[in-house]
Amino acid sequence: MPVEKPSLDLLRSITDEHVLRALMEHGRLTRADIAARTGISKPTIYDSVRRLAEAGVLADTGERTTGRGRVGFYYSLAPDTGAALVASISPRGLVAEAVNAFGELVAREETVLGRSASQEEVAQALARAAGTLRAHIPGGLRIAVISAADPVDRGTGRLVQLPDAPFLVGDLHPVAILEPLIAGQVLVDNDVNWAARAERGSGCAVGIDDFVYVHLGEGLGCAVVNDGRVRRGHRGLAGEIAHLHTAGPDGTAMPLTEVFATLGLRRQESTAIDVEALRAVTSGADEAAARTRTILARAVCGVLAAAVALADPQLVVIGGTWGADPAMIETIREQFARSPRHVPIATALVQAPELAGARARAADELRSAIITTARSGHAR
Amino acid sequence: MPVEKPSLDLLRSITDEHVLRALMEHGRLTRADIAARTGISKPTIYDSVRRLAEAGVLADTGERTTGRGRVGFYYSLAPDTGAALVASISPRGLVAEAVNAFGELVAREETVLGRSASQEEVAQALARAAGTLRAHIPGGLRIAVISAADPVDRGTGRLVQLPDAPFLVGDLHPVAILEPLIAGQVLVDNDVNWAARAERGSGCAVGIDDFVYVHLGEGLGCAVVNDGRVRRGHRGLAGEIAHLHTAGPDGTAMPLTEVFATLGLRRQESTAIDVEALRAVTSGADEAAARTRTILARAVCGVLAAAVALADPQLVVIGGTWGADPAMIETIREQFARSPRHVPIATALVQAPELAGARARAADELRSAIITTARSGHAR
DNA sequence: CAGTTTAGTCAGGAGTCTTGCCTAAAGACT
DNA sequence: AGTCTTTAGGCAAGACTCCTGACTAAACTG
Repeated sequence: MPVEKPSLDLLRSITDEHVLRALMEHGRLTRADIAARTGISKPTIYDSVRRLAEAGVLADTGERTTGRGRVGFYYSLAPDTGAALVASISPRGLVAEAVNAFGELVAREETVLGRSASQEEVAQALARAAGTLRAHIPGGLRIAVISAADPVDRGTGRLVQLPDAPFLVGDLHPVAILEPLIAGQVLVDNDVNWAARAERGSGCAVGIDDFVYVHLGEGLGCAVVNDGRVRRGHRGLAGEIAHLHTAGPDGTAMPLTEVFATLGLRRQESTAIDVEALRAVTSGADEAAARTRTILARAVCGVLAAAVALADPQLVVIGGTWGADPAMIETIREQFARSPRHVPIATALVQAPELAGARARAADELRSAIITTARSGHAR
Repeated sequence: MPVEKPSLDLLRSITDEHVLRALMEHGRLTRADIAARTGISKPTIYDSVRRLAEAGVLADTGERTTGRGRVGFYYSLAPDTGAALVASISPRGLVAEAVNAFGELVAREETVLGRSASQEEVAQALARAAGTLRAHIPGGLRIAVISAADPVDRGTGRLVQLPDAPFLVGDLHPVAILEPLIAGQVLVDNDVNWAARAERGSGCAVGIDDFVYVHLGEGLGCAVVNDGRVRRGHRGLAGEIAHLHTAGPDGTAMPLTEVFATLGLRRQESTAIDVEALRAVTSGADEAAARTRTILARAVCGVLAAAVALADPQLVVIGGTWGADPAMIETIREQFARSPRHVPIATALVQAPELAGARARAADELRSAIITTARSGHAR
């Protein structure tokens, strides 16, 4: 049965949920405001607020209304409601943030990690950052949302290396690392997936339910958004396109990652793309650069064609250090326009999209956690 | 706000929903049974059943319990609750069925249509079948679920022809045709999508949330199931793989449908595959047949590799007149095993899967319709 | 034929939401 | 300065829903 059993308890918890959601959306409100906003009667809100305040979930902020009429008491979420940890792990380093239920940045910690940093060092940096943030936040860190620049196993949250694909961060198990520091859930996903969510939330794909986000940077990735959500697949490896067969420089089929190898654009001793080298050979107006751009654009279009056939997106978004380059995007557009089933191509807009996406989700999960706690909390 | 406003009405409608769901699942039950099954108290169920019976949604079946104890009254959905139309439209003809809220087949109508049948004839056959079934069903046809052997536009429900892809049924707009005959929703989807849902419901993919169903018959299609649901994409054209680039007979890349053209396996004056010819050249133990099987299997594997990269399925299901052939499946398995990211391949199990899938959905939608009506019905 | 079992039914009570009204207190108006 | 208006807070009564617990009716059991 998908629907809960009818009971007066259920009714009351629905009321409480409405009150909490109203406060999460608007920061501080008087009880009369909440009643007007939710459409629930004043006495009911009055009771609910009293319940939640007694349970310690809400608190009188001490502020009072000014203006005509009787003075109103402002209420808001209790200051010790805690925060969510948001972290992005990439070869550029570790960024850790604490976000509250309003989605506001409460604290931030940055750690630069060399490209040669060991897994051990990355793990320690993450644990240290989480510990530092936790100490700063009244209610502690209740949940965590992690973005990693590598494929993430959906079941375990562990970073996984796929054969021959770029592996930028290395073997890491954020769930295990954070387990002693975070009371609740630890959510891990690929940076490209977070970026896609960010573009859908406040970038170039707002309100678009079906699109594909292609990340072309040091790594190669793709997020498939279908019916408004990123679809991760069974193991969480949906969109790992490095091995997808596409058109190579001479027109024969080869895996996408091999195209870069053939062109000598992969970093030494690694399967990561050498972005500086790539930029060097593709920028400029000379014919050689244009030819290289075309070769790369054709390879990318092979991926786009497959994505269109299998996912039928309304839009293709391209991001990443070299993918979002105007000349590159333009070449991809030209090539893609020749495909019998092409769709518009947009450039990713959001700054630090992997963090933006993870932040939004963190606030969301934190809100759910607060509501769940409130529900079970005053059941006693 | 996703959650409904708290009110005593809401509570009551939840109770009614529980009662209805229990009866939909079990056909006939006494009020005491319903109470035990739902966990709701006897007096509450007693009230709810009275309400729903007065509204005409439920009825005393006239049957009584036998055995120890006081005689119980069996209740069930009212006999005039109506049915759902389920129809499958393919070059083989039209099958129309009426299904009740228990998922039982109530009536069936078959119309053979020649391959050369005009759209006009198909449309008339559909309207006639719907009319005939409607006259037989006490409560009429409340909703319709249609399976079509062509791509379906998700927004309009209209069949669409993609350039160069097989177009088996032809331009048809089932929603418009059925509009005067069906009070409620008319749901149209591709036969491959329905088949995938059927395999997930009661076939080889039970309980599997992420898989890909590849249909290899006269047409070429693919359904992508992600997080437990078929993902149709923006226009409903997700999985239209005829134009996906894959390996051709000589190893160069070409669209999947071209592979068949190259091998002379497409029907005259059409882009549909000539299944008889295909079977003729691929069956048998001789080396030529084995070679052709291998060529086709490689082409299919190109599609599978793309699907794995983009959708990360747990399983690949292969169905269709020639795809599900044991020798063919075996060859595909062998070829696919060479891919660095292969997944298990299963053979489709369900008979007439497009109908089975549509039937299940029809029963589901009919149930929802009944619950919605009951909710708004006695609000008066 | 008394005892057991079971569905149906009733009464009372607890809890939730709503309407309507009153009160308090601040600003606006005369 | 005094009265009016506006607005949040607070209270009482009433309608309604669900539940517990007990009772009744009617069948089978031994």
